[in-house]
Amino acid sequence: MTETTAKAERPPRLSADDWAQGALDLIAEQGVNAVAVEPLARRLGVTKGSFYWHFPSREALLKAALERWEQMEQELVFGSLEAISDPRERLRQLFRLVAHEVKPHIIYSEMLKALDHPVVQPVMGRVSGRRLDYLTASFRQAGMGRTDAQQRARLTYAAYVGFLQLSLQLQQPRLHHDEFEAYVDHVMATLIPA
Amino acid sequence: MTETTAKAERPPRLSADDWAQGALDLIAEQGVNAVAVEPLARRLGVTKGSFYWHFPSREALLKAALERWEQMEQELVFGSLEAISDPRERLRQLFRLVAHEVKPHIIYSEMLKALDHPVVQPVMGRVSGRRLDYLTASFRQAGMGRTDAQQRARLTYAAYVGFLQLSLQLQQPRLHHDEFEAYVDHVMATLIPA
DNA sequence: ACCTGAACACCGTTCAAGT
DNA sequence: ACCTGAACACCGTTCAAGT
Repeated sequence: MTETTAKAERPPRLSADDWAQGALDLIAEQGVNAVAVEPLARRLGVTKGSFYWHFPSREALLKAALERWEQMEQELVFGSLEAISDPRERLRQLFRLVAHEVKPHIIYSEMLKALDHPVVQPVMGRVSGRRLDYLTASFRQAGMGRTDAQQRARLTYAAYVGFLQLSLQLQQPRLHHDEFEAYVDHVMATLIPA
Repeated sequence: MTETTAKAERPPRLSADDWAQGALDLIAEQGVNAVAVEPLARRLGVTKGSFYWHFPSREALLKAALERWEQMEQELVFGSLEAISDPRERLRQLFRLVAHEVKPHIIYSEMLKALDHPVVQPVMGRVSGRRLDYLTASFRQAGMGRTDAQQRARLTYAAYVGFLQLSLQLQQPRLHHDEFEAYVDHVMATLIPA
């Protein structure tokens, strides 16, 4: 009677995806280095030995988790900005979106803090490369020459990454709301071509 | 006969400074996370047990090593730029110096990659805070208003940190010499007031 | 004053055995 | 197909004992 064809009261058996999502949750909460097999197993209610049925190593788990994130983040960029046709307006909208959405930056910030890890680096390289290309194309469409657009894209993306880094470094004197808005305006005025 | 008052043929006994310098060397060579008590002890030719006579923990060793670096790096900034009186010329010189000196960025880059570590964060906060203040003062002296100077300093330092980050992330398509020079020119033209 | 050597805890990894 | 439990290696930490 405990066994029906309907999948109802199975014991909590886990899939590789469950482990990957658990790792991603841990990254968002406590950073990349908090992803450890034994604590994660405890959290999921199994013993650490069972982990090795799903993944060959901790590195492989991290890789799966980060690639899961990479896919999600790529879908986000697709949907949100393609609607705006005017290139300079699209850039302004991009700056505002980046400035005011918090959640998408959490995992990215955690990865910034853990760039030491060999699994993190290539994922970041791919994501940042794509974003740089998108920025370069946008500056071109806004009327800049090829070289100028490339350099401006690099400077702009460096400003973005650097701002996140500074926020991580100087946790005390974080900008207050009005100062932050003024800073975003300053950045837009300085970096978006007239 | 083996014991003279002259300090000649002692066995290689170590001081706390020796351990701190060894840790700093390891950071420059292999990153913050490579600082481990047992490997460092092997490298220094002693057993790991002896480490705990000098430091209470691995964290304390890291702290000592990073504060050693912080002091050195502060002396560097002092000496190199105070001679130039024209503020805009001093800014240009600062950009060029930062762009062309390699060594001082090595430890800084390793710390960027390990910002996850609680010992790294406050050191980075102090160093970056000082540099931000210096930049703000320079932009003020170059004629900008208080708020503008602060924001421009933040943007400029973010561009610096972000450029280092990008170099760490995209290790493949590093800029070639001429491209890099052109990029530095672009950054100076965009960020230094006319 | 500085070091050794043995001990313990914690986590990554392996694997035979269970369901 | 997924999990347990015991084992081993590696590193952080402690400490009694050596010089």
